Amino acid sequence: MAQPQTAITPTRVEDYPEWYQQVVRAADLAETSPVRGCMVIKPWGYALWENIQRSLDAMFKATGHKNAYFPLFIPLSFLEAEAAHVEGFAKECAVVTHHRLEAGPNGKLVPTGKLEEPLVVRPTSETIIGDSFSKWVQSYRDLPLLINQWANVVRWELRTRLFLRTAEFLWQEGHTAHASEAEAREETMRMLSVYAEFAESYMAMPVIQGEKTAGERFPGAVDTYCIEAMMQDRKALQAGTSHFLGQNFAKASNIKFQSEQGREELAWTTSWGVSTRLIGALLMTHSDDDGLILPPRLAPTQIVILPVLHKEETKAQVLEYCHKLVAELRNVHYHGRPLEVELDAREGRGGERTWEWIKRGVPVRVEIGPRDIASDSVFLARRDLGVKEKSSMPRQQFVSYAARILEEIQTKLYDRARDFRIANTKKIDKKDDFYAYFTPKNADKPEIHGGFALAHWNGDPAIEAQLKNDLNVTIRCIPLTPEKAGDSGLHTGAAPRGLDPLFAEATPGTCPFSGKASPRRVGFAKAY
RNA sequence: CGGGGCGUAGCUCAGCCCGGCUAGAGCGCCUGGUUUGGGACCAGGAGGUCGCAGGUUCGAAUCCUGUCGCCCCGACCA
Repeated sequence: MAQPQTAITPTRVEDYPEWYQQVVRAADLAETSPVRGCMVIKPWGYALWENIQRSLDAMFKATGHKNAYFPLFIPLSFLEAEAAHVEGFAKECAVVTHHRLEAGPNGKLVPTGKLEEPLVVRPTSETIIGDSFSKWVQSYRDLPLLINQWANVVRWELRTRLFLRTAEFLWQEGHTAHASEAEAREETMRMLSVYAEFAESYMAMPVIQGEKTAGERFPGAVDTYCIEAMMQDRKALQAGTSHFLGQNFAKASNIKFQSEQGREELAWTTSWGVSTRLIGALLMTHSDDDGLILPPRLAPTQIVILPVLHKEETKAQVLEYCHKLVAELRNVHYHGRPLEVELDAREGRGGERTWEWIKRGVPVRVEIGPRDIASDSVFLARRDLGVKEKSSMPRQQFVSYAARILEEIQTKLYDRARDFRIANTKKIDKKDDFYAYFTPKNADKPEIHGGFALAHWNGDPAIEAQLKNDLNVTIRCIPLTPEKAGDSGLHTGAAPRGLDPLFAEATPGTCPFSGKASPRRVGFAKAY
């Protein structure tokens, strides 16, 4: 069989969306299910999600939040309570109307037992959690109330893509209630910065923190903030959101408290979430034409040991050496945890076994055969380097350097993604230039084009609508300035991070679309 | 929801226009053997209500009608 140039066909350049699907499959992350629009998350993909969960959960706890769990079903009347909220979600709700099945004709089952009030499968939980909050909060002494839940939600999507948009997905939703507007706003920004910190330090994915325009706001929110990342096709992907909900949901759910002065007041609430979409973001940030590339801090397996077991007479010796190495490595700590090491001793699979791990994105592969044992060394391959760039290293040295090598990969992935974003971000001052930037040269089969554009905008929603219509380009966010940005108070970073000064700059100018005055540049891009 | 396409082995598909032996290929899977510092080779084998229902016909994967499902492109969205 002719060996293909790359493990994944087509390549990113040839057909990006198809490449994405192939990587999901080749890395064994997930597959489609018999239920339209829903996915089966396979063990490798779910292990990745568990790592994301564990890291984020620790950050939520460190910022004072507690986990709880609320019902999957939301009474229709709850959802109706907030006008903008209903309107935003009404078109994509799964509704439960019956509670029993009976044998019908032809051996089929038919639903019976109609419910008095239909139940909506949660698309998000503001209203049902608000109902609990209204009972839990009576005094200013009960505030702030800082709750998070890990859950699944359903949004009945018509066009779906694994991880990026599915009818059911896994996520976390934080819900908090506060005594003052200032405190709720501070919480909103803090959690946005927690997301930014997680994206950059764990996912090695640089993000822009910013505020959404009115048109892109969460239904029912006063202000919506987001982190936006650039994928390798130069499109933007919203990776997390944090909402300042004002008193809208407190009003709808009747969350009231008695203040220090004895007055009855409405609470101020926030909500914030990230989902399994992060896995899609991770994939499209780092992966190459040989498959997935995982940042070491989130990789379910950080180092895989691949013994060379071809000769019967050396087999036992090789395996013993490998088991010893695994034990040694598991005593090493990386980023506060023992190394995740896997020994793949499957036989007779030739290079295919190696390629399987390449496609799954394991950061470090170690190959060990009789020759290496003779020199007490290991043969090392890094996923961030070329397939052929392998090198030998004394075993002792490898064991003591292992954590350092992983951190080097972690940093390199971040730097590479950041450099890519910088290279594909452009300040644009003329309408023609803007249109040219976002127009592919080949209209029939559009090539990867565009990127992020920083352009002035006078704040008129009609311009947003026009650009969306003409180019399918939207304002991804109004980037935060250092004064506005929150502080997670957590310092987990692998490298200096923070607001990109290019985006954070907020000097006035002229809107190229209207000719009117603009307070500052905003970030435009095509988006997922 | 509008436009287009496709349902044949676990997967990717050929066969259909022009109806005709027991429905095929590649990959994957199982067994045995040969290999082995890198996606190996040979031999044998298992596996299919041709999406479903009806019709035309001596005979349907193939033609007709209906139906269900999926994919792609638009509109909408984390």
